[in-house]
Amino acid sequence: MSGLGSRTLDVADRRAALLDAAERVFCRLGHARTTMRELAAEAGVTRPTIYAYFPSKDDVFDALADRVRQEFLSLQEQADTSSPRDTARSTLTAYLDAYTRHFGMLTIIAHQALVDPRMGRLRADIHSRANRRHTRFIERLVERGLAAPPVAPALVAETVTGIVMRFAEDAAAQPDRHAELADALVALYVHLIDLAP
Amino acid sequence: MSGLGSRTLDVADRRAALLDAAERVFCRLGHARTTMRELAAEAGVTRPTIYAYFPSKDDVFDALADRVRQEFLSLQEQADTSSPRDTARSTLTAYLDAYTRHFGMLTIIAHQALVDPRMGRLRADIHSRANRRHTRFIERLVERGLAAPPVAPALVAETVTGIVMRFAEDAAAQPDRHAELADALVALYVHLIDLAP
Amino acid sequence: MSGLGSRTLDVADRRAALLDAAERVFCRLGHARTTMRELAAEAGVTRPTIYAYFPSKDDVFDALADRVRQEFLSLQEQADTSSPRDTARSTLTAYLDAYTRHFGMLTIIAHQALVDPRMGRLRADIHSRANRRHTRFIERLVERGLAAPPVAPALVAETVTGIVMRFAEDAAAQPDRHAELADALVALYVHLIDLAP
Amino acid sequence: MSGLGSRTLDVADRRAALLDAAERVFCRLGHARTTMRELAAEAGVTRPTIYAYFPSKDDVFDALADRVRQEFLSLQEQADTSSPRDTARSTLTAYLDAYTRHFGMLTIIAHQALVDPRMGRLRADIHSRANRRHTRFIERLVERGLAAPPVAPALVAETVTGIVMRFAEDAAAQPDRHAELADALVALYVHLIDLAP
DNA sequence: AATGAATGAGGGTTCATTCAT
DNA sequence: TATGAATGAACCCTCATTCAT
Repeated sequence: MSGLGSRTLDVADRRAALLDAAERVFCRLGHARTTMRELAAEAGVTRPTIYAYFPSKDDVFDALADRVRQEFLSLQEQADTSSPRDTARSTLTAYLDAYTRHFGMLTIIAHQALVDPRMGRLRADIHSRANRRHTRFIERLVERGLAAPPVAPALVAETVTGIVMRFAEDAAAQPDRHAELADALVALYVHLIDLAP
Repeated sequence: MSGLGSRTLDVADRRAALLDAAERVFCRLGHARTTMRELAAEAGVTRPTIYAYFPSKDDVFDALADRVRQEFLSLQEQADTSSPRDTARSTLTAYLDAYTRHFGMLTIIAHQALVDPRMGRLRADIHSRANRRHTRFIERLVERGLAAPPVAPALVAETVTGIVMRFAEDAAAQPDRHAELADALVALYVHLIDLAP
Repeated sequence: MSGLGSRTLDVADRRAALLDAAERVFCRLGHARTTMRELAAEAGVTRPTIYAYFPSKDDVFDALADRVRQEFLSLQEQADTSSPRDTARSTLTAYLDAYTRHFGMLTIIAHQALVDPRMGRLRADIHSRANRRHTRFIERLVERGLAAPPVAPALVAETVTGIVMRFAEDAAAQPDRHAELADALVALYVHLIDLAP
Repeated sequence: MSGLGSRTLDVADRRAALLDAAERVFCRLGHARTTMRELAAEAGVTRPTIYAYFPSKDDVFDALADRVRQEFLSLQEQADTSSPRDTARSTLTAYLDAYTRHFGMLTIIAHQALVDPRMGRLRADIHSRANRRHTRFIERLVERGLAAPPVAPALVAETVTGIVMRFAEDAAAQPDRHAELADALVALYVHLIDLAP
């Protein structure tokens, strides 16, 4: 009746709608407490219907995890077209957004990494990609004499990820502080790498 | 046969041994996949024996979580007796150690926080305590004109927690990098708050 | 294969069939020894199927108890349309039938009453309803000068219930004596209340 | 320390004290919910101690059931030394007392009879003994022309048992009505067998 | 004689998954 | 394609019972 919505949705759209519902449930209940029954209820379909789109519960989660991977992957693509300060701001804000939006999924992925090596690799992948992006950016600034980080750029990059994640936790819990946190993030970053004015 | 070890262990010690085994299993399998069967096997006892020490699986986990809380709580107690630099080093190293040692548990706690408000509060508690400790330390340095952080000390303190957690993840996976990471941690911190030499 | 019978049974019928099977098992094994496994086997289904119809074992028993309540409740409805003697005969026979048919359940309900106040209330309810019915009947006879019970009608009514229960025990064990016992029951009753011929 | 009481109790007394405690627990919790733990707690001993006196939980219950049997058996012994009316009164009162005092145990025995033939036999035994006693008494009265029951003495005897049990239920729940019920019991009995004045 | 500690067996319940329709 | 109904596997937990002391 209601279900995945009108009959005008094609297969891909229904799959996406199913995943949206699934992400809500997974983030509300965690990985283990999420049941196919709840997934179906949230999506407005019956349980077997889900199996028409995904072979198993784990495959639903994998698809969800893959959506997260794609999104973080896309963050890497953006070019550094403007001033160092502006690039830093837009990049950091983008990461803060992404981490905030997917805070729940990342928490679950971290937990599943304890038991599922694939999730461990996904986690490492997300981190190392962000790492590489930040590292390269800092290295280029250093080459041009515009920055002087206190330790190796790779390590600085890692700390940036750490700060972003920490702030994302706050931003996820208190959405109204998002702007403030983004500003602080940039200020800290600039200070940290000793970015020339 | 062996059980919880020799018969010389008293009740408190057996409880502790049980918790040690439990922490290993929880961190290896995650929260949901940890079964009482596995817990018992790791501790070298049979399942019902565990119930002689803990009323339920959840109580085992709660006790584990409480151990973590206690340990982080004790980090707050240490006084600042030496130079700012040495105090910073010892404090940060202590936190890095704690986060590294309990990395698995913290991951699980974060996941359980999605569904169990008590775990959410524990998580917030650990963070805010560390936060307060760092904040107070920085504020005192600022008062004495020894530091000039780029943003409010409270926000700096939060980033420190973020960095520590990020480094702890690496240190947990690669124990040999622990010293290197501790050094980098201090350097970054000193640089971040603009600590006077 | 067979399951609850043919696929033509609708949900209500299957529920009823499940309850029939459950009553057989409960009366054969008593409350505690009745297992979901046995319940399922008797009904020709697997264990989880039962949970599709009832939330728990206790709910199965409650539903069973409720069926008993309904049946005893319906006994109260019958009007006194014929002669006192015939009314007495039909009423007593109906109660003897009901008590005989549900002898096992009543035994279990009495036992559960020790621990479950709801069963205690059910038991009292069944008794007091029968009590009221008998009491009213006798009182009307007394008013019309047709009966002269040796003690208060309410107490006589209680004894009638006692006799019926006692005879029901025999009738349950020896079905061939049912008619004989019904006759004796009426004779005793008539004698007891000194019913005018 | 406290346990079964002072050290002056000999084995038989301890056994009796254990049984007293056991009867309280069985009647409070029913047969299945009674655990050895609860039995031990009520008796003020530890679980294994019970096994020094009884081989198993079932043996505890059997011993309890046997005590009940003995008590009902002793009711049969009393001679009819006084007038029919007084004999009837004392006999019925004795049965009412016994049924009232052991109401819980009789309820449990009836329940266990569903699954344990020995309990079925015990129950039948108690009933048939009482039956025989009443039957013989009535038969003797009939022989002497002092009574004229409406049906066979054996059937009247059965109804007497039924009435007693029914009244015992009330007396167990409302001890203050005991005397009233005993009086009614005698009146009904006298009326029922048409006892000559 | 009595106990603290431990165990084997079994019960209720849940859940991902699969049919027949 | 979608569903109502059913299932096998597994989990948490409890309990009567037995050692070693």
